[in-house]
Amino acid sequence: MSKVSLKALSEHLGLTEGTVSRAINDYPDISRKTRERVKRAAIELGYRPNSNARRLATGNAECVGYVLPWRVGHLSDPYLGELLDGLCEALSDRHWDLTVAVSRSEDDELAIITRLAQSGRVSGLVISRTLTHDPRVACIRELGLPFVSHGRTVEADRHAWFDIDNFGAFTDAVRHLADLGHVRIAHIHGALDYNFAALRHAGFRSGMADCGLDILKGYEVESNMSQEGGQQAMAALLALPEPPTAVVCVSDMVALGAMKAIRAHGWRPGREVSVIGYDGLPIGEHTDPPLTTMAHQLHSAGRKIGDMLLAVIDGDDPVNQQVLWQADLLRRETDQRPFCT
Amino acid sequence: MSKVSLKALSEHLGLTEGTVSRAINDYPDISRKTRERVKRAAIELGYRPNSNARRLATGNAECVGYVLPWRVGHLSDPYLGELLDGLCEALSDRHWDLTVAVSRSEDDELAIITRLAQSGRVSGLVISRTLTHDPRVACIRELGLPFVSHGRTVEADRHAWFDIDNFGAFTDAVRHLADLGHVRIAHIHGALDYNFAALRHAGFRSGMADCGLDILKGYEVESNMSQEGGQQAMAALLALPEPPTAVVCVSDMVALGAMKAIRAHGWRPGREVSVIGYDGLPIGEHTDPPLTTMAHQLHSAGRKIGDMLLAVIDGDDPVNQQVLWQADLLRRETDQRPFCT
DNA sequence: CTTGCTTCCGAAAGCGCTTTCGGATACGGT
DNA sequence: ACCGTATCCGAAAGCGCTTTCGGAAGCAAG
Repeated sequence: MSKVSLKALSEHLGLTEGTVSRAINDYPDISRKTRERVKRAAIELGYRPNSNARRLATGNAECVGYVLPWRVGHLSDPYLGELLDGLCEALSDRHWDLTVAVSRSEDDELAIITRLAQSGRVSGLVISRTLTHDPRVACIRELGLPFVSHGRTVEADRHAWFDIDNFGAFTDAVRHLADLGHVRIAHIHGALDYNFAALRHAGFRSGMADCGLDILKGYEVESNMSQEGGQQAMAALLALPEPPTAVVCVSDMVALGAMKAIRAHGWRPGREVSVIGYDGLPIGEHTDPPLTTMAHQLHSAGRKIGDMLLAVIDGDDPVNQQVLWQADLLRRETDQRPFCT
Repeated sequence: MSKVSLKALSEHLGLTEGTVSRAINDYPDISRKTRERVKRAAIELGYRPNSNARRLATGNAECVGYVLPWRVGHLSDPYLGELLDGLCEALSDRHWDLTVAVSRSEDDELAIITRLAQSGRVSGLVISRTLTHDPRVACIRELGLPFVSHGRTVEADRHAWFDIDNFGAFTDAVRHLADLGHVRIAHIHGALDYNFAALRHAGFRSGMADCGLDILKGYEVESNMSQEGGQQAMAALLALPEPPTAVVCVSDMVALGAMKAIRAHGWRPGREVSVIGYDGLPIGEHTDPPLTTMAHQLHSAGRKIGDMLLAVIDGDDPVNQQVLWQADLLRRETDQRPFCT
């Protein structure tokens, strides 16, 4: 493509390749004058350093990888775009690349990570949807690769991570419901090996205890992270002899499913059953009625994660790169006082 | 990372680096015996060729780029994940990478594309959401880079593209509505510089004409590709002295917004106003009522696009790589006979 | 035993950049 | 005039792989 190599440029300038290279990379041993001359010529001739050559010479991939979480229910939700956007934004400051990969299974995922690392294609990694005991972190650490996990793990004190205060978000949600007067509050949770699901679940329980509320039998039901899951879980809740008057859901998508089940039951979300989701997806704004949710900033999260990863790659101690953000209650219309029949 | 280089491996085997390299890459001038011996040793020692060195030597980036469309309303919809998944699937067969980039403006997008190409970081590109007159295709062609566009352009006969038959989908939608008995059919369309929006719009008009239906004044309204847009557009339609009894929307997201406006109006989608969307997003299955839509396979599309791009990179004439798939009517519940007051 | 082919591998020259090292020039101070 | 010290650039050795070329065996045919 680019026909202007370092060689061409240096010949044009009557300098050595080495000198030109150092000029462009701001080495201090190049005089101000020639540095400027070189840079001017570089943009004039449209010189673009060959990334692969550069990467080989420096041993720096100038690229980070993002391996998509592979479990069901992730691809269709609007999760991804915002996060990627934020990540790219952080990387683009340095003109680094982001390569994404998808895996089909856990083993596949580890294999992909290993290959990416060992072939020198990435100099850092971010992983999402961590499990409490996540085999990926051991794998990546063993590879000696910088990484930050989007979500904590059981060994969170030893690596870089970004997370939302899932626990706090769900105690807040419960408290809000309790303040509204709800007593029979249920929880639709995700698979508990997911760290975020476990924390939200724990937050729910803690919130109930704090408010002096009992968790009734059958009021905790598991769902996969999809609308179908939420719908089925809610159906189970509604089939109880004494259905809840409020339900907090592990995610907005699950909450949407729950709302559907409520309507199918002939009830209305926010009337017979209040619903609180989690994520703050824009889609929830346009449901009927609009979904109350615990919102967090996905785009900013991506940006932050990118910056953190770059810091770790630059040699910062991963332990310094651990940030916990809060989710905020976004009241729309599915949180109401208990309905009096 | 990987401490086993070609050098180490070759020394271990008592062969030259060149020989080992050729053995691994299946050159015919290596005896079956040594080839197998080499390969066995390679996996035993855990040899991983350094990608950057390889890319430099071959001049092949073994990587394709996907530059996210940057206009509003794209990041929050579930569009992305499926497509990326399909793309990665196609690439992973060869262990190629996918790098994604986002841009902030049209100029930025061209700059990113140029940089990606000229620095040798990608050996092919896919672009989405083409405009009818899309500056990107001129740019990429000038760079001499293989690419396939997800969506046609005015010069579609000269490059590789993948597209859904937008025109046909919308004539079908209109015909379906007409068959149900609708006469006052409106269209919420996207910005018409988008090729897909223009084609859907043309398909709408053609369908109306075919069915002998007139397009009433104010029955074509533009919206941006978001729920807000759809909501506003539908509000405008409902404010008409004689509102439509059916509306076809440029996308599911827009349709969701339209449905919200209909409910806000005190009406019910599928009763006073039938609604047909486009995309077949899973989310539409769980709205109230579930959204009828023209569905297409996003994941398969990604896979196909990836395969096509690889073919072009392999030297196939781009003109051979042009495929048009159909969208299918997916009846859920927002398409009904006209409501009799 | 020569000639003429194959078959298979070693040697070496890159790919386009970075980075260390050393030396040439210029400058100030004595 | 001499030495020490900056300042700036050239030279060259890589980075880890690929690929062309040529030649040493080995074998069949004459």
